[in-house]
Amino acid sequence: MAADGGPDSTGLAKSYRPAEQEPRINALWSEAKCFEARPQSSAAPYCIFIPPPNVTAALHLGHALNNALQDALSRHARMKGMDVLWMPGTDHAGIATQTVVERRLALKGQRRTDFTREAFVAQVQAWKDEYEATILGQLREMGASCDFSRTRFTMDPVCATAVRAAFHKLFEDGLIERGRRLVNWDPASRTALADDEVEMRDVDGRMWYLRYPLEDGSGHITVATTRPETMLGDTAVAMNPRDPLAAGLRGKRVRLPIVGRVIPIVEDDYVVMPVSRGGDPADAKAGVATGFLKVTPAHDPNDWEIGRRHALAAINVMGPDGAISDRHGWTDVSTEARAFVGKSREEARKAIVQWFKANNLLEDEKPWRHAVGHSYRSGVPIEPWLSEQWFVKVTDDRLRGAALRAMEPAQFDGKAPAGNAPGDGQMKFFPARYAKTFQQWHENLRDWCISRQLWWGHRIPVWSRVAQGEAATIGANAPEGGTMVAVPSAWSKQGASHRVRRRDDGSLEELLCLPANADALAAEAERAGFTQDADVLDTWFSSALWPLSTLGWPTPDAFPGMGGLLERYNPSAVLSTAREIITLWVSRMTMFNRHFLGGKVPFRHVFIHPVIQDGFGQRMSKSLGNGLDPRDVIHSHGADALRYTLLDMTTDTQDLRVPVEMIDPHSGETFTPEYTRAPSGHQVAAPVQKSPKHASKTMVSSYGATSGLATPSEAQPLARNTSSRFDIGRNLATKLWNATRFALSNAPEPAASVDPATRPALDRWILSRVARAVQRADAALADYRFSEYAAACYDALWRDFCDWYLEAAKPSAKSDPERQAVMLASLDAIVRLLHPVMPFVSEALWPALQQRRASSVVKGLALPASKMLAVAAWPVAAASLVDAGVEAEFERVQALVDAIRNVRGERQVQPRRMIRLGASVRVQSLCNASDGVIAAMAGLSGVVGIGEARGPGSAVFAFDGEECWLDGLVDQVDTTAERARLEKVVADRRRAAEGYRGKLSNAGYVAKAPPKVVEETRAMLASAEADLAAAERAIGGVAGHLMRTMFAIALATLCACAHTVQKPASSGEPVQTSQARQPSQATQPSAPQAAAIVPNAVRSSTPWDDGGGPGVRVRTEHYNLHLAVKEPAFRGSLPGYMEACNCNNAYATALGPLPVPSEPLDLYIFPSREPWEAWTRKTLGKEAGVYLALGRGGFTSDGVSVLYDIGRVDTLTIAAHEGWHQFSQLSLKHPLPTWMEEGLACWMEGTRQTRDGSPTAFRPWRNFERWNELRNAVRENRLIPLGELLGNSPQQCLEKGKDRLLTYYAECWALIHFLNEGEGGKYHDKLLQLMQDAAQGRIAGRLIASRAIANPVQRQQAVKTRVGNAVVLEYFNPDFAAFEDEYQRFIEAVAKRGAGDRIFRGESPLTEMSPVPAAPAKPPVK
RNA sequence: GGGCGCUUAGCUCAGCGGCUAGAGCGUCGCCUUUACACGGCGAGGGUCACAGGUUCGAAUCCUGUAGCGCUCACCA
Repeated sequence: MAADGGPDSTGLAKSYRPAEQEPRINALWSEAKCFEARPQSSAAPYCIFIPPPNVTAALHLGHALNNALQDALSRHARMKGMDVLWMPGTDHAGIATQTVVERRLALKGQRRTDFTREAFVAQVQAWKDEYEATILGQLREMGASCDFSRTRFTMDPVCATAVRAAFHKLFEDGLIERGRRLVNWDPASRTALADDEVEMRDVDGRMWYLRYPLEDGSGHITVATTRPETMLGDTAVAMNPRDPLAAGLRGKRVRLPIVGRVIPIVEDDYVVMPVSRGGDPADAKAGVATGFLKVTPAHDPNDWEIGRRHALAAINVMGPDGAISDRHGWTDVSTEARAFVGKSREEARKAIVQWFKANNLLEDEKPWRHAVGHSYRSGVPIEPWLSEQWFVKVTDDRLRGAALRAMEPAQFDGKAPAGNAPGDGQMKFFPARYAKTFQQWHENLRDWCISRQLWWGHRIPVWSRVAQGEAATIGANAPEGGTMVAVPSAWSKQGASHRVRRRDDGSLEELLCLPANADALAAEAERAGFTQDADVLDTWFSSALWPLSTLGWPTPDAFPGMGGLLERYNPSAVLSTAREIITLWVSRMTMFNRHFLGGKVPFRHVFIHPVIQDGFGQRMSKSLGNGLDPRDVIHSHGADALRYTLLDMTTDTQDLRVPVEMIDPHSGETFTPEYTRAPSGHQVAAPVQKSPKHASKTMVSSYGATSGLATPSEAQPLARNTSSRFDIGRNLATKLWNATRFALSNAPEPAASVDPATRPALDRWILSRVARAVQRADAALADYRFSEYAAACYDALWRDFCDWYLEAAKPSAKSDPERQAVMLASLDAIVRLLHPVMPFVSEALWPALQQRRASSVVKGLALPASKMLAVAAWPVAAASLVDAGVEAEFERVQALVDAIRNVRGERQVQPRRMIRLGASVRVQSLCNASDGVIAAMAGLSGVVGIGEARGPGSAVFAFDGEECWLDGLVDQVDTTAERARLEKVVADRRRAAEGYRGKLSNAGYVAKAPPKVVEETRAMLASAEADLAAAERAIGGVAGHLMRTMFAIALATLCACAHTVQKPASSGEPVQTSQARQPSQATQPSAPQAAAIVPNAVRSSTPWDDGGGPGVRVRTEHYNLHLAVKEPAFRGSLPGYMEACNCNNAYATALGPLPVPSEPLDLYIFPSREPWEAWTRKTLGKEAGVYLALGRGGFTSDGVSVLYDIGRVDTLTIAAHEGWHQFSQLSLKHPLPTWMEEGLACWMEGTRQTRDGSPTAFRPWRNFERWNELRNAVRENRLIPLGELLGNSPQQCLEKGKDRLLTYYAECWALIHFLNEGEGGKYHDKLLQLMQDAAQGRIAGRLIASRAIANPVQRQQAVKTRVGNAVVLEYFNPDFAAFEDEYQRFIEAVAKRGAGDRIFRGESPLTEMSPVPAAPAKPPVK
């Protein structure tokens, strides 16, 4: 065998190939005879009668669906230990089959009548044999577990016996009658049709207005008609008695043109009045009606009724071919009318219209669209034709009433008919709504015409002759109307029903209806001058007997092996059928079964399956070429895939769509064809399609071939249809195959016995899931929810067993025999569960699985050994296996794994990379309890405490309201991605929490909703809030780094500033251009100085520096940073920017060209995202980590403000501009943290002047003293190293700072520490929330940061446009008091420790910056 | 015209008073890890046709509108 296809150590090939297995397995089943019913067994019987497919053609996808469903039910029942009889068979389909055979003859130029009846029937028989074989073969291919040994055909001797017996009994019971009535006549097939064999089609016809002269010559009346040719048979004109004209015409008569017949004007409510005379304008008919209706009882069902009401004659003017004829009841043929005799319907119509025109009697003519009945076989318009036919009086209460009484009372619409007879109320519909259809159909029922003028079918078992002897005597008193009168005679003594009746022409007819097996009697009758009726029975007559005939009724003992079947298998369990069948077949089976079997219903349940349509919602049909051949699907996907997919689609909807695709014969590729519109208006695949692979090659679509628009050839072959819908089934079969292979290779020696109670949670979990799957499957099948059953199988196998159990058990299975036993037992149960829908693959795997696990027992899961899966027992799981506790626990495990995988996925961590989880004690214990499952599934190398040290690239996530982290995800730190991920989580959780809060804040909800629901909501809220808090803390962790970095920056900036301002400090003026050209080493802080500010910080040798702010390179504990504090006013490229600097800025020009960093940095800090974002992308080929902007909204600043503005999660802008005060007042209403205000103020003042060279209200050196202090602090090394502060409490920081250094810095750090880790966490959260809200547009942070928005009107507008309904004030107010309180407490706490009143007195330097100079208050530094 | 049903993610469909509206396929990203690429992990994607109403709460119930499908009836 090929390396990739051969069996491995498990003995199973590497992949499942349906074509290799299916025939083999079919043979296996067949040899074992495992689908044969066991009538002698003690098992409970379960029976399904297949709706016998017509032998007209091969099975289509609809059949495949129905049979897949029945097979699933049958196999399920069989595995549950029932004695199953799924009765297969085919239907002779009288007219349909005869028509196809006749059509074939027609191709050879032959007609039915060229043969004797026997010879023709033989030809049909040959066709039937061929298709019956095809159909049965298809059933086997699909894996249908029918009892093929009992296959029936509706015309075989057994069924024929039943037909004869049934007819005889109905005849005997007076439920069959013969009469001359108007029937649906197919002039092409020359047979009567039942109502349901007629299909209505809209036709563009014309409405002609014919004048009929009044007999007395006083004028004429006008009738409207679409069928002028029938006027030859008119026997009256009708008008509505309420017609204003009625009084004047009452009693008058009309002389019928052409014919000259004088006919009455009758009055009948049926007649629609024209709108002009009081007709209903809404009635379309009233719009065209004249108020006078020609009445032709012999050629219109409604006229027939009018005729009956008014005792009118019915004059039949046509023959069986639809041509005008004087030989079928028309006697008063005038000379003028003679000219029309012999003309076809169509010719006669033209001629008559022409005649009326010529005689000036055609008043008008209009186009008129209306529905016309057509024969569903020959397609020609149906002629309502008066003829003598056989009828079953289905309207008799013994039939119709019995059918209605069979309905389950609860499903009856209205008051259910009372009934206590056997079988009453025992039939139930699934889905329930079809009960209504069933019921309504019966309410409009008409007697059922059962005679067909065909040769193919059951010949009517009635012999007749002109009445003789005693029949004639008795018949002499027979009533008009054809009622049959019993004749006691020698014939009746021999079992015949002997009747006599008066025919319409008055003659007496003597009839003998012979029972089954009365050939001798028939011969005798024929010798006595009786002849058998030439007609055959409607196919449905024999179909209606299906549940009886297949079981040998009425004489099961007369047939070998059929004794006792009837009692055992009727009623059957369920009839599964299509919607269109419900009205006729279900009803007729019910009527007959109940009538012949003492009230027994034929089936307890009726399941109506959906109709499969193509992707456009059109019925699949041969002529549209949009059908799918089940054989093609079996070929491409396998029988199991076909079956599974069909079941999966079977929801309780009415229709389901299967988009049809095509297979390119050139490449084998599946593709969606080009569509076009057929003349009928249907969407069809264009006749010729281009190969998707080779544009030059073409193919013919099914539609192209059937419509004749394209002819397949070698160069342009016919393309097969397919649908990728079936992939799902194929994939599942493959999954099952591979899962089994894997399980077998991992379970070499399963323990002989396992008590689940002693097993770890993982094993108890899968057993619990399996037990639930069994329950779910059983419940679904019990209600015919096939899709639900399919889903139960899918979830059990794929989701639970493969995705979780196998993956989790991988590392341990081989060394744990008990686990192996559990694994194999679970799989065994799942394989059994799948068998009814995927019989082949499951059976194919069975021997290997059985061999390995047969002797192994898992307590509570009954899986008795069996040689063959088809007859193996359905799994039985003890209730004790269902363990809600272990499932809940495992759900937590799954949730944690999902959370970790989510991080891995988002961060694109390689699957192989093992990572470390840091978690709380609680989560750690979950991991430990999971028996290594979490580690295995999430790829963990270890689990440690949350407080353990971790690397810079770690990611934090929230689980169960707790914070966890993952370390070792990546080699390169990417804070941006991490923040982005966390922001998403936070947004999601916050949305959820807000939703719950909204609910709970609704008083009505809390008061009126069920307490349980409210409780659930509370729990959900708590959980969401906990997750939110954890995620936010996680962001805090990230933010903490940011904050630290920011402060490093702030410090470095200040440091740089101190240098920058050194000269101005001495001279009072900015440096001059000439001096600034060369970077002055003297202005650079020394490395030790920088290091003193930020541990490991190295100031760049060539600082980016300009008037907008200093640049500095800082290496911190985590980051390699380059800070460039730039003005957003410059929107050009970096060189351009430098150019601008060179031109405009004294400092910048002094520094020379701006160097592009030679090594990648982790953090670039810019004043605003653009244009720097673009710059970093261009220069560095990526978006550099964090854009932390220290800058202002605009250059012409005239004040200082600070505002967090996270334009994106990765951009933190600290904007400074004059809008702050207003913003502060408007929204924040709290003082800016002192450190920030001061720091920014210092920075601003130290760096921002001279940009435009113009003196502004801004006074550059206002805070010079402060800068001087800083500078001195740096110089004198009095600055506290941040490293020293890290890890210290705020108090400690302050302690240290009090004596040693500028309290300012201590305070900064203390605050940061407080914010990040101390009790100020909430405060921190508030700040973060503020940032995030701004980032997500919930507040107009960004907008407000600009000066223009300080204008209330514009701000409002901006708020509207940018943040929708968020209103800045309202948004913050609810919680802001707490915010302020927090801050206040902090201030106090720090103040108490004597950190110095200057810093905490709440005075803002901003006040000094108002346009009106005020004396700066500068308390001395302690 | 009567009856039944449908309209939810790009597609096919679940859900049918209360989880943040789900699945499969398709899409995007990562992964050929010793069961499975007919695979694994992750992501993105929805004003539940529209408009009213009932309800604490509506995709879900009611009414109406529009579109679609099936079915029965309709030969003035």
